[in-house]
Amino acid sequence: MRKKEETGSIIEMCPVRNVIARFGNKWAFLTLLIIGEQGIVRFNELSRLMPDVSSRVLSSTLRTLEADGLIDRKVYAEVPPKVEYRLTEIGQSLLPLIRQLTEWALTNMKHVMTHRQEYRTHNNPDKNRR
Amino acid sequence: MRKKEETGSIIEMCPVRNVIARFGNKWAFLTLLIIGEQGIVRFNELSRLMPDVSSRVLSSTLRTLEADGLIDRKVYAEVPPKVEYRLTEIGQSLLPLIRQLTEWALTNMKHVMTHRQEYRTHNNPDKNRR
DNA sequence: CCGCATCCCCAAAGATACTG
DNA sequence: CAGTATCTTTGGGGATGCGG
Repeated sequence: MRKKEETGSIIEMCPVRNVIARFGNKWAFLTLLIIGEQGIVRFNELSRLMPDVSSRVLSSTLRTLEADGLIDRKVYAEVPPKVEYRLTEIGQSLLPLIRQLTEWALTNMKHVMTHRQEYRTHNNPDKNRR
Repeated sequence: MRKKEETGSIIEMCPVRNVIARFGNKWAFLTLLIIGEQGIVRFNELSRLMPDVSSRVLSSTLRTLEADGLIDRKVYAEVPPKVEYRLTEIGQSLLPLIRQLTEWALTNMKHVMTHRQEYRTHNNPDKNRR
């Protein structure tokens, strides 16, 4: 993972790509962060904490994170049903990095927003509109 | 950004969400990382370093990063055309974090992959297949 | 009532071809 | 060389429904 060597591609030998790609998942980071903050969370609790994520997407995000071994899912055979989510050890180890990212965002957010705005106005807004 | 307070939602007051969402962009991190490693890169160089990204997607990723002020795009009025990409200062400030993420990935990748595999076999593969 | 699953839509990713 | 134009595919996201 140094420079371009051998094949000319950093990527193919780089399993990192897979993990990074996993966080291409729009809500993965935020989900991990929130579970990390809360310690133990239930599904609807999470859902309330992340209002702009539909339960369907939240569910699939959680499933992916569980599959990757980053979170633990504990189901209680009760009525009404109860499912708890918490970070695994490996998930915990990722938490500091996410926190740093969050801090970076807090620090640089304004600048990014401003720059984005300028960029919009300098270039044709019609082409760069969302 | 502590626990659930006031509104019950961490997010609405959390600009972090916006930045994170920006990196929901599948290739943003890797692109930043590679540009950071290389220092100054030209488009096709990047394209060669990231073979599984189409030029269309690469182009739009670069544009987004430029709009956010994370990379600088320098165009030379030459024939053949020449465009150079490099990190801005704010982009540089993000680089250490991405490197840490990369290291984390290198360390934990195998475990994640293994866990993912087990998860697949334990649950119905037909339902969890990509 | 909780934790999803199913249906459907749309934006973003991907492949391919083609220009200034 | 550095992209854009065009078309197809994938997956995020809302609405709704359903089993436990």
